[in-house]
Amino acid sequence: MMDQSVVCMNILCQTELAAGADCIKGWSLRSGGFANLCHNCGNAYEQQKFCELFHLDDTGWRECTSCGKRLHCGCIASSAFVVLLDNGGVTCVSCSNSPGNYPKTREEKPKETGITVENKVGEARAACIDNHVKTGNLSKIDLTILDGEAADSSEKLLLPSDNHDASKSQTKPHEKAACSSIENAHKDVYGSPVQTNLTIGLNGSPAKAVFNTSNKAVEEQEVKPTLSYFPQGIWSRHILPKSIIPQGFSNANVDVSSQIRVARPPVEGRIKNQLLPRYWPRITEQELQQISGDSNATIVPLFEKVLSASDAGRIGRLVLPKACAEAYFPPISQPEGLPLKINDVKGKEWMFQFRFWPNNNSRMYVLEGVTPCIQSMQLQAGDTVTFSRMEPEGKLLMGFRKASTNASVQGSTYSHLSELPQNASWPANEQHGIKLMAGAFPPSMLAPDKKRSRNIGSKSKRLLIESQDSLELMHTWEELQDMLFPSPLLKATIVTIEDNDLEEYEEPPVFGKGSIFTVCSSGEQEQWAECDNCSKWRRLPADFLLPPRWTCQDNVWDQHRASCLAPDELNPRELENLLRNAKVSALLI
DNA sequence: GCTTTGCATGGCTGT
DNA sequence: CAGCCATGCAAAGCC
Repeated sequence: MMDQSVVCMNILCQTELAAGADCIKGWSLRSGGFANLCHNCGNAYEQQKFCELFHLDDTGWRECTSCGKRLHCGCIASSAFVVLLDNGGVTCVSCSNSPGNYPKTREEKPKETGITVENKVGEARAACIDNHVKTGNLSKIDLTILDGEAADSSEKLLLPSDNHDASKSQTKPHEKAACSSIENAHKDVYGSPVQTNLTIGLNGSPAKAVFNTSNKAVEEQEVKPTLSYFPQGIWSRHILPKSIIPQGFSNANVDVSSQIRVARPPVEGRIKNQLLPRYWPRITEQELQQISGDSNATIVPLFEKVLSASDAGRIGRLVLPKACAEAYFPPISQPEGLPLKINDVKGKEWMFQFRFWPNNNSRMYVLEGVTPCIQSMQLQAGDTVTFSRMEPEGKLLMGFRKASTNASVQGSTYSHLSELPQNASWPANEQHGIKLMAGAFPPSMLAPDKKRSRNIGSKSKRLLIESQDSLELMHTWEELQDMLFPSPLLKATIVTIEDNDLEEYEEPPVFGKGSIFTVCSSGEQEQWAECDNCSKWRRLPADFLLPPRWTCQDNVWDQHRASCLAPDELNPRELENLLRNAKVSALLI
């Protein structure tokens, strides 16, 4: 039985607790063996053991072996994103994320068998834990660190083991099973990074698409885009220097080292259920900068959620997606949960109660007490709240995006991926600066003003978009299929499959520029395209396939209008008719 | 009587 | 079909 005052290992809890006494939440502190369980967050801890194992000083602090920043034992013991080195050192995530700054220790050289990080692009990266833990103690501690659910099912087995043998630990069979499952989960998550990283995107690696000669994609052999998404929030970006990454996606290739130990709690639910795309953070670089302010902090976008009516209602409970809650918030074993400090973009600190309800042998996670925050942000159903984490402090940040912002269109630049169906794994076009035109994208995206969103009937209160928009979006997706075509810069390899000549390309398809087709008085079909420089509309042959970017200089069919200085062929009224007709046509389709 | 809390239900979505 | 999650509802608490 311990009698010294200790601090809960959870960085977001860190309640100071005395063995045998009640913690500040009024829950009695359970004591057993050499460890205690914080009933705030459910984390098992034992200060002395942690201090020994991680060479913490008496106050439970330790310096990052890379940058010298002070790391609290809570960081090391919980999901606070500290990388453990084979040589016994620890480093903060910001160091582990900084190319060239890792691995190294201040006092000693890293072991050859230690950690390697391959970082091809620099910002987004993933770390992977080697499931070979060399010491028994570390093995146990790692379980504490790694498994958020562990607090649920295997509190005792989380204890350091060297001062109490197996007989004393009284591990029950089901706990052993839990231990096994944890270890398996450990291997599943970190031993096989492919399983945990969803790779999406346009740039990059092995991509091969096959088209038939009419440029319609008839078969997709292997289109393996490489925008990366890390459900564990591992992908991060440094605000400074600024990078060009589209909303919600990293354009970085990510290589995963299998030789790094990361103090990050794997959660079985996260293994089984990848984070749904609708929760992928779509925060923009600008928003990230806004959040980070002038600080040199790294903002890790975690997830976001469109507020439901009940979320935004007066009841003050925000239902959290289970996978997100388990992946990014501190592990909780008691339904009471724990208080969670979250800062908003203005720097104001909010205290919510992060808890869960048992639900059909599962859990339903909620943030309670959100009403003041929701009201402060003037949010309502349909708006989006975003959750991020500031590194290296591990501070949680809460931002928001008004639905009106989501739906707005500035100019014709398609700069809001959030407009697209949330389950669509589509690359962010703005990465390439693509502008899409009236005929290519839904009229709703071109319309300057819109009614505010409402629920689509009673069946799907989850998607808060105009029913008209939903039709338009569907139409747009169909059109998008036709917009994909091989880059004009690439030469195709003709392959014959079952007497059909197919064009094979080594690169994935690109977006073609949208256009408007009209029929002139003579009955001849013609095409109108908007210049990407001057936004003037030019007449083109109907059979011309527009590249992603097209300007007046490319107008080889009309030398008089092959310059942006040339006046519009259409007067404002004709242009208005053209756009309106295009809108009507799109709706009819 | 109103609000808060905790649980249950069932629609919906992803596998 | 499993399970997430939006929401309804009853019980408890509070004014």
